Amino acid sequence: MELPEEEEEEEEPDWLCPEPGGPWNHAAPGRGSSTTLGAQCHDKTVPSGSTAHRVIVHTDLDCFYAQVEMIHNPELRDKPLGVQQKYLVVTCNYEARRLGLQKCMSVRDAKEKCPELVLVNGEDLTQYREMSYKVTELLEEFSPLVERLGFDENFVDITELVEKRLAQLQRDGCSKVSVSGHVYNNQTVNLHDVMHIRLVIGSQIAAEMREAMYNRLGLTGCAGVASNKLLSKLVSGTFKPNQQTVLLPESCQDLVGSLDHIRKVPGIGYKTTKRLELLGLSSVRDLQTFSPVILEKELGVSIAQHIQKLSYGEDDSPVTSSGPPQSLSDEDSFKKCSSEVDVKRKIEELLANLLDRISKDGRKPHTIRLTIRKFSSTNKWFSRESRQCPIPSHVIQKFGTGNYDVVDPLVGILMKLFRKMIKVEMPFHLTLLSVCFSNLKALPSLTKGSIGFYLTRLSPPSSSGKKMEGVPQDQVNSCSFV
DNA sequence: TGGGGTTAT
DNA sequence: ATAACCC
Repeated sequence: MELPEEEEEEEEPDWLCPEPGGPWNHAAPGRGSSTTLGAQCHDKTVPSGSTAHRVIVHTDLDCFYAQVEMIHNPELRDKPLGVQQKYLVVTCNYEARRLGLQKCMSVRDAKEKCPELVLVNGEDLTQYREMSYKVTELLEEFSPLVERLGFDENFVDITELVEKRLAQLQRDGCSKVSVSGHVYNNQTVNLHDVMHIRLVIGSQIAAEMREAMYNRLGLTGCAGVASNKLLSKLVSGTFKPNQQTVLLPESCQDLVGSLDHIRKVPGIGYKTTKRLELLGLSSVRDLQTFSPVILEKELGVSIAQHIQKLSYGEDDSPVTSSGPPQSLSDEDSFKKCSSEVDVKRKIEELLANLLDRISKDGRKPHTIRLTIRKFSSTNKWFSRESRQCPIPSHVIQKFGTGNYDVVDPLVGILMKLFRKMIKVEMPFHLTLLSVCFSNLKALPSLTKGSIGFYLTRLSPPSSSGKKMEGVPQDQVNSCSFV
């Protein structure tokens, strides 16, 4: 395996702060830094904590599922490894990529390209999910503002941490500051530019994050540092396995211009790409220079303005802490499911897994949803239908307690939801079932304003192993200190 | 094209 | 409830 350290140590030796007292005081007079198109950081006095001059890190683990599998079974490390879900290889390690494999190849194509490919089944996401949350918890030690994107990516707003270190550097009378990792476009750092200095400090923090991820979790990955989420995400991919890159504002246009198609802009998905192509737009420049008025008429004001800003690299969306998940779901796809008993069996399986997860989560779901996918050869590509309903309160209360009071009523509810979508007396053919718990609420005792909330934070319920038999855990929590 | 997630309408 | 987006 590769070294934990960066493979490249190409920092230039000479970032010395010129003046003691620092050139980067807020009072710094008009620095002649060139204004770049679409720059976020205009030179106005800006209330602190506002959207201007933020420093954002985007982290992106290398082939995450494959890494987790290799940690659990080190024998796999030096072999080409793919993670399989149904007949798809959803990700693979770099050994396998060297032999030509890509993400989301069919098992057939993958085996053809690479007969020695070792495949592990990755349909059960449990270990990936657990490792994923360890990563975001680690990042939360740097700043509480961590936003998850899928299982393997995170945004971290480190603006305040950077400001602290900046202040410390100034107190220290200005030692040297050098960039960690790559600078996009090989752009030269301007020590008289405050934003440059902030981003350089951001690059050091990003390096510390990656170090911590490797030392404590054994995971390698990329990071990108920039002044907003869009840019940090785009720049993190510029040097691919296990490296990091910082974007300085002057190279922003080069970055978005380097995308070969509007589809590559995060936030412009399949559907809007198709609509934009009908307007004759395909490059990022096309979108930048297109008439805003016509675009608004075509896509609606909100989407039009949003994606046109994206095309300039502008993104004022905040990093919002993800916290615990908003929903828990479990799904399974298959070739065919066409009888009601079959549906019931699948639903029971999905539900059992979900109940296991929700009891570990500790919160209680107030809404349940069933989703299906019907087979159809002339499919409008991936259409799903769903029905949801509130969970009756007498069922909700039985949740933390040994699960099986709850499964029968829930299966009943789910089958009713199923019959709302499928006329069971007619033939049907499903290719997917999914059960989702949402509207998750904390235990009554831990809800803000309740007595247990305050008692609990004085002294959290010691989960020291033994549980009180027959006593619902939420009651244990609310009663144990009274 | 898996097995998840989120937000906006 | 669906439709869009993300991985």
